[in-house]
Amino acid sequence: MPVDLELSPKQKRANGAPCCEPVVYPDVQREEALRMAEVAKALGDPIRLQLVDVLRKHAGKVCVCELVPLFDISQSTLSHHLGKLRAAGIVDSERKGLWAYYYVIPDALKELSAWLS
Amino acid sequence: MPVDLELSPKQKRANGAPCCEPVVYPDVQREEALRMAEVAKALGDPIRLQLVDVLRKHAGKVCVCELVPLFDISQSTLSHHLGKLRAAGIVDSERKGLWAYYYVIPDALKELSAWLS
DNA sequence: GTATTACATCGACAGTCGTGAGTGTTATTG
DNA sequence: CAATAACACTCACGACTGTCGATGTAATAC
Repeated sequence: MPVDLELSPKQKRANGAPCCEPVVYPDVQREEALRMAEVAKALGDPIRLQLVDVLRKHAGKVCVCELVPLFDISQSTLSHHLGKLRAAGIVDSERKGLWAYYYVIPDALKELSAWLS
Repeated sequence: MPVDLELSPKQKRANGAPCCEPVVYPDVQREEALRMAEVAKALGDPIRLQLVDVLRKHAGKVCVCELVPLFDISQSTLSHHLGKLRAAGIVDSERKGLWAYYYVIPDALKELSAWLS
């Protein structure tokens, strides 16, 4: 489990001395982290993750009424999840008469995906 | 923005008729979705995302006291974030005397990364 | 021994989350 | 017109979140 540790032997710092100066910094800057964390947070619910999975493979071809029976939640809760995904910029929707068709916005997951790999 | 929609013209269902049967199902199963959502949720905070970014590139070489000044949060809050990452199975730590060294568990992000790409 | 460092944990706080029942809005059917 | 479908929105609920200060614990320095 542990990873190779090549540590310079450390010593407790003197009384009142400032703590060890940071020698490394994140490559990912704050704004970038904010954007990616927002996407990750939206994917941080199993139902929303499965919703994105369905929508990615059947973009614009599934109405909300077909999504409801896939999950053991009420229609209003599903609508809430779709709203969260839209607020995160992951999906958008189109109305056709009574029905609403959602689809994953192209490249919405691109930045996070690239960072993860 | 909208995606190509090739929809068979739908009709409102008759009174009392069951709603449209779902024709598609998520490829990602429930347990898989639970695991990936847990990882995504842990990455759903900008500070934790930057923490993982640092740890991925300097595994086992940075003690917690070097991480604290990188972020504008208290030491206890940083410890809390590291605990969350560990609970999600993303990182683990090793104690060396007074210091604690965290590292990203190999392949911890693999499943989510593969699904995203 | 005592003092101090590094880090984790506890307690508390306001804020957000996922959830469902109920309601509202709009479009279609009859 | 009235009735009903599909969907979004409002309200309320308990549960969880990120945050900090304070405290606890273990190791090092003196």
